[in-house]
Amino acid sequence: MPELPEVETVRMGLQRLIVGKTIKSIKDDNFKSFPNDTTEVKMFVIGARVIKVRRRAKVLIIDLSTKYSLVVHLRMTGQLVFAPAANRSASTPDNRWGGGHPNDSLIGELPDKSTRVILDFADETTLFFNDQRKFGWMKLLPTVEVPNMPFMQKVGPEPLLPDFSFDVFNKRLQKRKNTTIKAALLDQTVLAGIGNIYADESLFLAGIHSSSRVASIPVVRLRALHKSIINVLTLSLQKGGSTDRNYVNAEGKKGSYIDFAKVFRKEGQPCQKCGNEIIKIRVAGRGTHVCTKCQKVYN
DNA sequence: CACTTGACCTGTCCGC
DNA sequence: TGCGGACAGGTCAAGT
Repeated sequence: MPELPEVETVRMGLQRLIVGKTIKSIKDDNFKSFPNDTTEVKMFVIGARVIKVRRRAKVLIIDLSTKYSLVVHLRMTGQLVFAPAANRSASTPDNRWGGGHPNDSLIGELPDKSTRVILDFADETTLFFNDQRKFGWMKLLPTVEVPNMPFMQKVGPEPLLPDFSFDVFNKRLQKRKNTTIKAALLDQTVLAGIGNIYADESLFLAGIHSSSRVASIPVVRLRALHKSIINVLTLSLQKGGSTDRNYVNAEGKKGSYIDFAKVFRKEGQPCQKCGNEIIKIRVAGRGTHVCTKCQKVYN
């Protein structure tokens, strides 16, 4: 599921691949994936040039020369995949998305049945917005309105920016003091960008059981958690994110962080630190992976 | 207000 | 082999 490192990886790819290109046409599936009015879309998207690709939390913002922005949330199964002109109808799957190891890619011929929106550029390249489960969305908004979206108004700080200090983190955490630490980390108003994978991984590294009540966790452990969040997200970003099921970057390629995960999807396997069996439980309504020996419950 | 649960979807996997 | 049901999880609405 695209979380901060995955969305940031997509952003970097798109920034490199589509900035400066002019949009020739747009096709959408007339579904909730792209609820905008057709006239508005034609007026502010067709003929527009891509100025910049930004990210806030798990949301991508594609700024256009018309002072409108395409705002995209991939939710669970969304993908933004760029297709070079020459490769669009190529027949060799291994190099269609830029070569590399065949297992690097999960993408076949596009568009496919998960394709929701197609952006055709003037140079014959294409950007596909795919979303198997239709939870994701793309919206067209005036660029100045983006910060006024309800989500943007309440979302918490970016954990990889230098101003994400322990004090900032802890102050927001303590507003959720009576819930589990896992629920608090998944709450986007506490901090931006953590989802199920990085919640489990950072709690393991900090030695805190996911079920622990926020208010009962010693400050020294919370400091460790603050550090482990930054470390985990930074490492994952270096590895191009995690491909658990169907995440791919802007070039259709998988990320490799999952190979470095300590607990996520490791149930039944021995903990790399202590050898104890990693178990899967349910916390905050989510599948949760813990080593009960390395992660202490504070209640 | 704090907190929890269910809904939104579809592909995959498991048991029968 | 086919089929029903559980499961996967980001966010929001509705519930306690």
